[in-house]
Amino acid sequence: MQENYDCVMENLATNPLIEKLKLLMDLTDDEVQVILDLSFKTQKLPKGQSLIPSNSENVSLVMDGWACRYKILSDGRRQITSFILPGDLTGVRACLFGVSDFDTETLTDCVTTLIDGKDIARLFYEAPRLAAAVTWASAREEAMLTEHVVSLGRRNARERMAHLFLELHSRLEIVGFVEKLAYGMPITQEMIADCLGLSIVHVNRTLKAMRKEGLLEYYNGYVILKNAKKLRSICGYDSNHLEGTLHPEIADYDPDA
Amino acid sequence: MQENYDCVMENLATNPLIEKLKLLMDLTDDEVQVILDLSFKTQKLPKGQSLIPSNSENVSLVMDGWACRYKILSDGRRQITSFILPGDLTGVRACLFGVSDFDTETLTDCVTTLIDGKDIARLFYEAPRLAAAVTWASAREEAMLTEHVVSLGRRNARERMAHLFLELHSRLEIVGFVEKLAYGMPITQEMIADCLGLSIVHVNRTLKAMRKEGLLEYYNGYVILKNAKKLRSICGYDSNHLEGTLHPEIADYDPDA
DNA sequence: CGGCACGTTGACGTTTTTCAATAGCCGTGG
DNA sequence: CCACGGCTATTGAAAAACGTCAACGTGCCG
Repeated sequence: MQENYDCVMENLATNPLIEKLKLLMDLTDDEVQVILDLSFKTQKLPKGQSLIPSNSENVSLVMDGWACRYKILSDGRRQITSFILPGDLTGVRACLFGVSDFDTETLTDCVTTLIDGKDIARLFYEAPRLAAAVTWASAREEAMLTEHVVSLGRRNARERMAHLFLELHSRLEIVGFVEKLAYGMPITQEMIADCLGLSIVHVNRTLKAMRKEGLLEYYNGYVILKNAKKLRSICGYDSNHLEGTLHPEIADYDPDA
Repeated sequence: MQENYDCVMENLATNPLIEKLKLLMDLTDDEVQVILDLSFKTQKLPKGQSLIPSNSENVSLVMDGWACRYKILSDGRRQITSFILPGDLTGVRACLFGVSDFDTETLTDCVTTLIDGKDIARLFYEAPRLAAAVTWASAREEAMLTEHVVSLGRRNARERMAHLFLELHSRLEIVGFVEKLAYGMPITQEMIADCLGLSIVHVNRTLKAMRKEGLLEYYNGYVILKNAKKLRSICGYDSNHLEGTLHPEIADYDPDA
C-alpha cells in the first residue's frame, strides 16, 4: 500500500469527486486547476495514521476513505468531534492560525492530497474566490459542529443515532458515495460511541432496537436506511446545514460596480 | 432604552473593546477604520430580542452585553450552542453563504453594531487581511464549538460546568470584562442548563456542590473563581483553543516575493 | 490452533431527569 | 401600603437513561 498515487492526481481533473466539489463550491475549471496545481503530494495513508502530522503546516484534502478529528481527555476518554469524508478539507485552522487543538486519524486507508498552508494563505491575496471557498468549507464544518452540539446536548441515544446516519447519508450523497439509501460506513461501533458521546454497549443496544423496528440495517460496514422518513421524524433531521452557496457579491464580483 | 447609540460609535476608535480586538487580530489603525466605516448602525437591543433578524443579510458585532445562539427542537427542548460576548462577530455564515441554521437572542440588553453582509463579502476582494480576520473569527468559533462537543460528549456535569466557567473567564478576560477572577455572568441557571445539555435541577445541584467545595461563587449574576487551579484540573482546561494568530504569509504579505 | 478485535448480552450501578412542592424577589395594580 | 402573579432558585423523592463490569460468541489472520 505504499504505491505512488500521483496517478490519482493525474486525472484529478476528471475525477468524479473533484467534479462534485466543483459544482458544490461553484468553482470554474481554472479555479479547480489552481487547487490541483497547488497540491504537491497525493498519497495513500494506511488506516490508523494521523491525517496531518501535528506540527505540519499543510492542509489535507481527502479523496477517498474515512478519517476523524478527535480529542482525548487526560483519563483516556475520547470524543470524536467529526468524521472526515471524501471531499473534506482538513487543517485550515491549524495552518492559517497556527493552532491545532485536536488530532486526526484515518479510520480506513485513505487517499489524500496535501497543499502547503502557505499556498492556502496566499489565496487570500491571489484568488479571493478560492479564499472564500476555503472559508465556505470552514463554515460548513462549523454548521456540522453546531448540529453535533445539539445532538449531544439535547437528543437521546436513539435520536443521536438517527441524526448521525442521516447526516452521513447526506454528506456522502453530495460527493457521490451513496447508492440510493445505502452507503459504506467502515467504522466500528466504538467510533460511533466516541462520536455520539455514548458507551459502546449502549450504541450496540440502541442499534439493535432500531434494527428491530425496521429503521435501518447496519452490518459489515454497510448502512441501509430502511425507513428514512421515520428516521427523519425521530430526530427532526434537516440537511439545511450542509447547504449554502457563495454570496453573489463574492461569486460575481465586479470591481467597477 | 431606544436612544441613539451612534455616540458609542463616534469614539469607537478609542473604545477599549475595539482596542483589544485590534491587538487580538493584529489589525492596523487603518484596518480598524475600514471596519468602523462599514458599520452603518449601532443600536441598543433590549433583552430577549433576536440579535440578527432571520432573513437579514447583516453581520453583527457585539459591543456590550450577552447573547446566545441556539436551536429549538420540535418538542421544545432547547440547546444553546454558544454564548455571544462583547467582541464577537455573528452572522458571517448566514450572510456569506445564505444559510442560517440557528437563532440568536440577547440575554441582556446589548449594544451592537451592524455591518452589511455585502460589505463583508467585498472584503475578500478589497481587503484580504480583513477577510482573513473574518475567517479567523469564524475558525475561533469553530474551535469553541469543538470544545463544546467534547464537553457534552465526554464530560460529566461537574466537568462541563468547570469548563464553561473557565472558558467564559478566558474569553471575557481577552476583551477586558474581567476583574481578576471575577466576572459578571448575567444569565439564569436555565440558560446554563440549555448550554451544557443538562436539566435546570441538575445544574442547581452541581452548582451547590461546587460552591460547597470552595471551587467558585455564583450569585446575583456574578462569578468568582475561588479555586481556579482546581477547576482547571477538574476538566483539564486549556485556553489554547482561543489562541491563534494570522499566518505570516497573510499578515506580512509581500506581492513581490 | 491460538490470539485478537469486534459485536452481543445480562446484571447491576451511577448519573441525570422528571415531577412536585416551596421559597425569595420584584414589579404591577388595587 | 399590601396582595398577587410570574420568574428564578432550591430541595426531596422516584424514575429513566445510560454506563460499567463481565462473560461469551464470532470471524479473521498468522
